[in-house]
Amino acid sequence: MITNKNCIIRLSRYKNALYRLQALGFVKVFSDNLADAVGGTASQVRKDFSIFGISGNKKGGYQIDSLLEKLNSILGKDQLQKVIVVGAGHIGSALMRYRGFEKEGIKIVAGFDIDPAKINRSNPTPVLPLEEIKAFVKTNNIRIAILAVPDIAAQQAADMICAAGIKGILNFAPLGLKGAEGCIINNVNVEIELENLIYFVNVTEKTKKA
Amino acid sequence: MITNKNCIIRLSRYKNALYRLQALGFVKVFSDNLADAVGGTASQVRKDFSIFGISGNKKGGYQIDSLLEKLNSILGKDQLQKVIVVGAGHIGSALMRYRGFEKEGIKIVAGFDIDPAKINRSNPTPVLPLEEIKAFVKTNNIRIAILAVPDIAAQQAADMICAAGIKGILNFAPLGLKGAEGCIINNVNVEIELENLIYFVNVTEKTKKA
DNA sequence: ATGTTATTGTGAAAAATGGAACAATATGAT
DNA sequence: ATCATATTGTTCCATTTTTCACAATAACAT
Ligand SMILES: NC(=O)c1ccc[n+]([C@@H]2O[C@H](COP(=O)([O-])OP(=O)(O)OC[C@H]3O[C@@H](n4cnc5c(N)ncnc54)[C@H](O)[C@@H]3O)[C@@H](O)[C@H]2O)c1
Ligand SMILES: NC(=O)c1ccc[n+]([C@@H]2O[C@H](COP(=O)([O-])OP(=O)(O)OC[C@H]3O[C@@H](n4cnc5c(N)ncnc54)[C@H](O)[C@@H]3O)[C@@H](O)[C@H]2O)c1
Repeated sequence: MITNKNCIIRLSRYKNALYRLQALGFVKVFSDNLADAVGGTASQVRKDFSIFGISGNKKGGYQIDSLLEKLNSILGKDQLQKVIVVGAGHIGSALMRYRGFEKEGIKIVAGFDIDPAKINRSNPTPVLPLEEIKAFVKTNNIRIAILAVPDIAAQQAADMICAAGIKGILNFAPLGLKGAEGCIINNVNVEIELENLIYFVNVTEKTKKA
Repeated sequence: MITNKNCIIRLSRYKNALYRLQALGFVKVFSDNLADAVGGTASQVRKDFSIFGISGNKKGGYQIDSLLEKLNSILGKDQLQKVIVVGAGHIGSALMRYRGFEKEGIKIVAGFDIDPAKINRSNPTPVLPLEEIKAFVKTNNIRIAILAVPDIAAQQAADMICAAGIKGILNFAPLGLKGAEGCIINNVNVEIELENLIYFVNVTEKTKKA
């Protein structure tokens, strides 16, 4: 089984680049075009494809549409992915209003919040009370949740979400959460990303001076 | 030079865990405490420290306050980091209102937008017209920018930011940008993070069934 | 038809990363 | 004072990831 997160991220990048190339009228692509597009090497593109049994044509490169089909299938994009948001505050509601997920076949179908003032059943994306989450997840067969509650509530909310049957959490709170057995947690940690960027800017600055 | 992004991210995690431990009244810590706290191995904690010449005491572990000092210095947290936001839309203004950066010594000092309607000089964090960005960056010695403009404008905005003298960009647009020489670009790509999560949820589900 | 060329697919080499093991040693117990 | 113990720092080893290199071969040119 493939456990290499970076490899899967590269597949997503290839897919995105392919859509752009397709929009530009291209119908086939070579490994080094893709490498350029995503900032990698041609070898790695071919190796990545080879891992998943994707093959192209000697001297002919890859047919973009069939390649996209295969990547989309690997990435689970052959069906609409329904996602919920837990915590309808600043970040949560920005995400619920964001239209960019649609083109990716991802749909935020509801938000949940502990604060009665945030409840709104008539929104395009309704915001529902926490108590309904378990039933909603079951009825609508939801597997993925975005967690956007205050830091202090994050672990507790994660436990609750896991108990409701969610299988994957994208966590925006800047702390590590323990997921229940069988629930995967990925983190989007803007603080750490900034810190990281600052570090690398600092070191390149220092080494340039030296 | 250290080029391992994961290693630096771990340093950030150690630092965050140390603050939590400190708040709980601990004054020293062992490598395996930290390993537990961030979900790694004790070996790796010690190795990470060793890379940066951080040493503890045989049988005595590490003094939390001095350890924090060293980590903070490595991570550039011994001085306030001033950051600007380019694109004061949904994400951009959520970030500008977000108070979580302060405790990390990161301050968003201004936003910039192309839309005159977004300009507001009397905000706690002012939003200024694009034309002023170059002068602002120079005067205030800004090195880091968060990029939150629409996808279509992202590359152009990145070029402009680089030209203005910015050294590091945290890009929220879901596409790869080419940075000018001497400007580092890191990406926060929520779509790809979700896709990734969906992939891993799918494969673990499949392998469990088999 | 034949030869030339461009590009893939992959096996082998290299580099990077992570983990285990253990000698060195400071601390605390007897 | 001596010993036992716990923990670091670092070396060595295993694994993972990336890159290299090239044989295989499909497309194209002559
Ligand atoms: N706002 C940002 O720009 C930003 C940036 C980076 C990280 N974050 C992180 O994202 C998280 C959310 O930040 P925010 O600014 O949106 O906060 P917020 O306070 O605006 O929103 C949090 C929402 O969660 C709800 N909530 C609280 N406890 C809950 C629970 N147990 N279950 C369900 N809902 C609950 C609150 O009612 C509120 O609506 C925080 O962890 C924050 O650190 C935010
Ligand atoms: N909103 C979300 O939840 C979300 C989630 C993931 C990714 N993103 C990405 O973040 C980026 C911003 O999204 P958003 O929802 O905040 O968009 P938005 O349309 O709300 O805001 C974009 C802002 O950028 C300004 N702008 C446009 N061109 C500019 C330029 N050249 N220079 C400076 N400012 C300019 C616009 O005036 C607007 O205020 C997009 O790339 C989007 O794909 C957003």
